[in-house]
Amino acid sequence: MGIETTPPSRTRQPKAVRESDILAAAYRIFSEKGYEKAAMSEIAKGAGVAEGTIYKHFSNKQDLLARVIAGFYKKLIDNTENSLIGTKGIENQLRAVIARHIHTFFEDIGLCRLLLQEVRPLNNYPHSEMHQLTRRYSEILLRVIQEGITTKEIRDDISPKTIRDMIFGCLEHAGWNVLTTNAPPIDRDKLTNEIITITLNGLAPPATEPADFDRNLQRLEQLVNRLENN
Amino acid sequence: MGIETTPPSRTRQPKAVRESDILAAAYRIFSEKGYEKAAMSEIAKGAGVAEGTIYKHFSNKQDLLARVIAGFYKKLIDNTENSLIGTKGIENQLRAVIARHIHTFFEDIGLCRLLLQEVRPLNNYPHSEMHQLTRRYSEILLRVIQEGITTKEIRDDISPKTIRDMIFGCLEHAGWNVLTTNAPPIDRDKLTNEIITITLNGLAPPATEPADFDRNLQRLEQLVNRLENN
Amino acid sequence: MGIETTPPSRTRQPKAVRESDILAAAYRIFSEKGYEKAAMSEIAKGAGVAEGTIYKHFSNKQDLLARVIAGFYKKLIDNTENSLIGTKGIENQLRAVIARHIHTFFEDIGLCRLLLQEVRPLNNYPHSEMHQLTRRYSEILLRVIQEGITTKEIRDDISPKTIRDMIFGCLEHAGWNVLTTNAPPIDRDKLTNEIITITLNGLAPPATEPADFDRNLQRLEQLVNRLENN
Amino acid sequence: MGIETTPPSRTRQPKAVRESDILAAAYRIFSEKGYEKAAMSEIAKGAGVAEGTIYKHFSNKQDLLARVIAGFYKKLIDNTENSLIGTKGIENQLRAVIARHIHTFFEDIGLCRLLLQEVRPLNNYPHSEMHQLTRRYSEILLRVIQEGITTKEIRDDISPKTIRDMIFGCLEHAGWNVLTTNAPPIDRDKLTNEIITITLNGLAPPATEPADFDRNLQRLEQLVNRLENN
DNA sequence: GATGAATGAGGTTTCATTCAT
DNA sequence: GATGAATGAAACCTCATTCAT
Repeated sequence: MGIETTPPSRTRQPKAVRESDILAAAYRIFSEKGYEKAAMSEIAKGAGVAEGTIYKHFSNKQDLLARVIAGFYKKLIDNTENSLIGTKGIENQLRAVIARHIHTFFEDIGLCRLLLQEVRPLNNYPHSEMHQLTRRYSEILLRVIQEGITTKEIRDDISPKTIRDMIFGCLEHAGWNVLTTNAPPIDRDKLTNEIITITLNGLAPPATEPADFDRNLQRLEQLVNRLENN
Repeated sequence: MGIETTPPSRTRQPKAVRESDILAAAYRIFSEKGYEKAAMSEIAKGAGVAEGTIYKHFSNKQDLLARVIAGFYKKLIDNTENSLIGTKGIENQLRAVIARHIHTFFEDIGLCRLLLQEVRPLNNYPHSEMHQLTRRYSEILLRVIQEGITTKEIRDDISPKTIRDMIFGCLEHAGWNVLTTNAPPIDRDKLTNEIITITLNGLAPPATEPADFDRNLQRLEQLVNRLENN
Repeated sequence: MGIETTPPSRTRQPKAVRESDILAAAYRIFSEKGYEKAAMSEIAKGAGVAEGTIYKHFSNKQDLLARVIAGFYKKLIDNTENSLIGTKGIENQLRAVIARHIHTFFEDIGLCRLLLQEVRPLNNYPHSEMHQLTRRYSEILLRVIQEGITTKEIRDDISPKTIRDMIFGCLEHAGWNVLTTNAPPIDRDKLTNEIITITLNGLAPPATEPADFDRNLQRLEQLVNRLENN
Repeated sequence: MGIETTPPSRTRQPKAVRESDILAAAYRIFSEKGYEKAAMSEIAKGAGVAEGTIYKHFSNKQDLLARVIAGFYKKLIDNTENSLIGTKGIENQLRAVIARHIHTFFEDIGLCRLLLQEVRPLNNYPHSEMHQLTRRYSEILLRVIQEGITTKEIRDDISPKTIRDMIFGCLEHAGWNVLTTNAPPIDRDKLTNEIITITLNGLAPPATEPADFDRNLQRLEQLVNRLENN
């Protein structure tokens, strides 16, 4: 264990390389252990770097955490926005956002835990960037919802924020269950469909199938017309 | 100099009293500071007890945390189950569970944070009791949902767990927003109503305009009347 | 080296004993190395105590230093004030203060260095006690001087503070020379006498040559004798 | 992105220029922070030079300190010796030395603190040059004093070193008071005069005016002569 | 049973110095 | 000659846990 791929000492790397080595190691250790239990010494070892070196690139442990998470968020935001390009219709758009979120969550479970555990409590701190990123991500879904309201695909008597909380909250919760129980891995497509169904149609059983109802109604209308024309 | 007139009390309390003093102090300190930053010494002082005494009652810090949370969960479960006694109909039952959850969350914000931060990550550990309690709480809502399916108040093509995740997840997410941003305090009734509306009816605007249906129905009635008059 | 007089571990000592052990070790290490270069770990080892134990008694390194120095000052003040009890006349009083100062300085050279190096620069800090002690010591000499002015033993056209600075300053400077050069050890009595002579009489050579005066007086006597014999 | 148009200057300066840049920065940082808390990196930045470059010119941190202080001493010695050129009479010479000392002290308070704090304790180290400079400065005053003894302006029964210690010591002490308390700034002329008065005339109130005594004595002599001539 | 003094490993961070570039 | 990235030892301090009293 602890294979040193590069000669261990005193190689001068370009700044970007070193930094991403450290970020990668920090990402891994933070994900595994959480913020408090992650030791800078371990991160250093993981990055194949002396402890002091970390402090040449990041001003302290919190800064390192912030940078790790910022990187994660940027990727998530980019991916989600890309998924939405050219996607039309509320259902397709929701599907895009949800699918991307699920994908990321299970790709980066550890980091998501970190986000929930450490970053939010940190929010008193110079969170300018952190907070902005959280908001930017959250606003992607809000925008989709608001557009849906404008196009009348979504009713307008529900606060968009509640809708957003419901979707993201469900995903988070479902994610946690997988994280913490040894439940069977999620069927991502099924989850996505169910969320969309609930969100758009609700749980009340389609009393009479609207389709049938409409067809019957049409037949009735035709009947009425024929009778009237008599 | 510095004569201590009484050797520092050493009152021997019944075991239960001591333990609940400690639990109360631990609950408070954990809530305020989080697990890692809460010091056993501070908890001891808060309980009016020597540091060593804690270890007579709890095997270590994690055990103390587990017991604190177990107490919280028990209260939550009891309260929720009581709220459901005599409550009929899916909507009323959902309302009861949601209202109780919101109430507890904002009563015990600190502890909820603890739950999200510390307990879930702990889950590798001897969580037998912890996990059982989580499940027991979660199953209350599951039972309500399943009963709704049985009574056909809820459609049967959606996994009850997704429904549960959606409701709890939404509440958690909304709660976090309050915790971490300085958003305005939640309007609890509004939130409850919106969740129930989305959950039961969905976001899609009611498919057929009742106005049309009514008009057609009126025409139908007039037609039948005319035929009968013939 | 490093004789452990008491069994090294886990003996429970009365609070005062432990504290004075630590103070003694701190006194020694601080004296030898100065504040910055003294390591808490070394002090701990010197006191036969774990590092953490120090922090049960002293809140941090600066506090420990302050307590060491306060102890030193208290002893110095007590001794000096005792030396003055029953001492009459400006010369005797100066001699008492100076002798006591010299004695202390050479008994506690290391600590005096500490005083000069570390405490004074620290003076921004919660120096309430430290500063009060410095002032209290300094005021002993000031009081002697002012009394001398009242009794007209000392001229009143010189600021008492300058006189004080001159005496203490000289002692400090002389002390430093011994500390830092390998000059021969000071003849304490000679130094005391010289300071008193300069202070009281100044350096200007006695204006009239006593020899001349005496000769003239003898001639006067002989003359008178001769006249009388006439 | 982030193209650096010019590789970071790397101007090759004549050796003397580089060195004096570094010395100037070191002088400033050392004065402000003291030896231990001054960081080589900060000095490097202050000098507009890479950290490594300092080590091309100075073998290590202590050497750099020594060179800074040597520069200061040289200036002080030169200035003081210049002040003495053409100055006649013990009082004027003392005044020159004292005034120059006071001036320097308050011009370079930070560095004087450094001297007292760091250099003297360093004395185990290769102090050859440092020590010689201290001695050379100190000997200026010693020479003035010895000349005063030769010209009988100063009594010969007091060790010149004690006199020197008294003068420099007083100045140091007075300086410290200003540094460490928030005493009002010193009236330099008054201080100078008081030191000279004490030093030359002492504190004993001028009992009988020697002038009167001498006049009386002369009258006596004239009387005796007249009698003898009879 | 209760105490709290004592432990000591481990945490983050700093910084003089080196050496590949 | 100059650079500055990299080092790694060492600093102060915290705190869960133990155990003599």
